[in-house]
Amino acid sequence: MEAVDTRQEILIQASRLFKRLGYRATTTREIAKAVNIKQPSLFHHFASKKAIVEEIFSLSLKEAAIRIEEACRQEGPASERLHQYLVWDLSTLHRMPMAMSAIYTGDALKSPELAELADKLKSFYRALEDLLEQGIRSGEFVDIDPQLGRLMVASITIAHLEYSEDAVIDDPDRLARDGADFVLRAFRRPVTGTPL
Amino acid sequence: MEAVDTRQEILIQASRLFKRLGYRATTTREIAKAVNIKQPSLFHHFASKKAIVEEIFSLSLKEAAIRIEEACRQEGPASERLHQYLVWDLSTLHRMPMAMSAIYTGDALKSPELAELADKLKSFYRALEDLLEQGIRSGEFVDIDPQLGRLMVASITIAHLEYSEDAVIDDPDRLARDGADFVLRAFRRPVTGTPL
DNA sequence: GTCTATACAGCGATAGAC
DNA sequence: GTCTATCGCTGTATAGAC
Repeated sequence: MEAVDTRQEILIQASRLFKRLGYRATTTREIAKAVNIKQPSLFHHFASKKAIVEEIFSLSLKEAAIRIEEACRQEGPASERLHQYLVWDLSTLHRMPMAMSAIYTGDALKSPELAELADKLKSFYRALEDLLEQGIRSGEFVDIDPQLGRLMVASITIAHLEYSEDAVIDDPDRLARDGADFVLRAFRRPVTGTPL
Repeated sequence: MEAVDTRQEILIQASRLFKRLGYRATTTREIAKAVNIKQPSLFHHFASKKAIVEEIFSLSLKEAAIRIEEACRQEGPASERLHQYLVWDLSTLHRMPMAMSAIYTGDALKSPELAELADKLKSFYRALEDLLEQGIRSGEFVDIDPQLGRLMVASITIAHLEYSEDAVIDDPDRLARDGADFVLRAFRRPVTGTPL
């Protein structure tokens, strides 16, 4: 098969390798081989290996950062806003051709040279913690450290991504709804009279 | 401060670097620097970089593999057996001096040279999926693909580990119980008459 | 836009003195 | 048990032909 768009193909193959091996451990030779070109040809499309991971990151987080901050500012129950956001986030990510979990799961964001990306993710996480705190204060959610809660949401999201990247998904919207339901069940304070 | 046991200190510092940078990306020079010795001195304590990660892995999984298989074979509700296992697992991991999340989170297990370790983890995961399936069949748990469920449990466990590795924990047992409760809420089928 | 050839920095691991 | 010195290899990136 012929790659109609070498640049796009580089992003797809690189993301899969970053997911499997980590960012620093993935070599430009391996990326080039997966794209079916020679290693120096990569540098015609991207200035550096770093530029590749920066573009993947931007694709996955740019719109998500706007949406999570909207969810923070809106009215209504925090649980519904969180659920709505998660459904959008998961169904969007399920449809992307790159292995998006590579960004959040791997070593890329911890590398000193990519500190700028890590800062952007941190402000995304701050908004998520804010939303969780709203739900805790209103009594909708169990009493949990928002920082731990944020780690939970992020890790469950990534687990869902990994699942959809490896399996064949016939209904990404249904999978997204199931994932959002799973998170909400875990966070919602049980309504029964008996505690625990 | 003097390292009373250089070998132990190598394991601790290496695990933290593996967590931050990934296995393949962490250099023996970085490990040595963190331990306050020179790089070639590492090879007096371990035959290779690979031998270091193998020992960390073994410490974290050897007993866990036995316990999860016991949990599979025991009698009683699957939800209680899963809860009991998770409390033991989390409280044990919270007390370990190494950054155990490094093993499950990073690139180490995907490296071809460490395929043997990956196989051991896979059989651990199979037991976990088995336990989840028992709970699904008995109606205790929501109807979820056991493979996805296993990914969820693993990722929530890792999120807990990451939290405890970065924060100061005064009550590891309480944190472990809260973590196990979180997982069980997510999996347990809601008992109320109204669905969702 | 892709190739061959190559520069040069950094890697894991070894040798041998102390 | 730790050191200095160094080997052989592999990494990113560049130069220049086609």
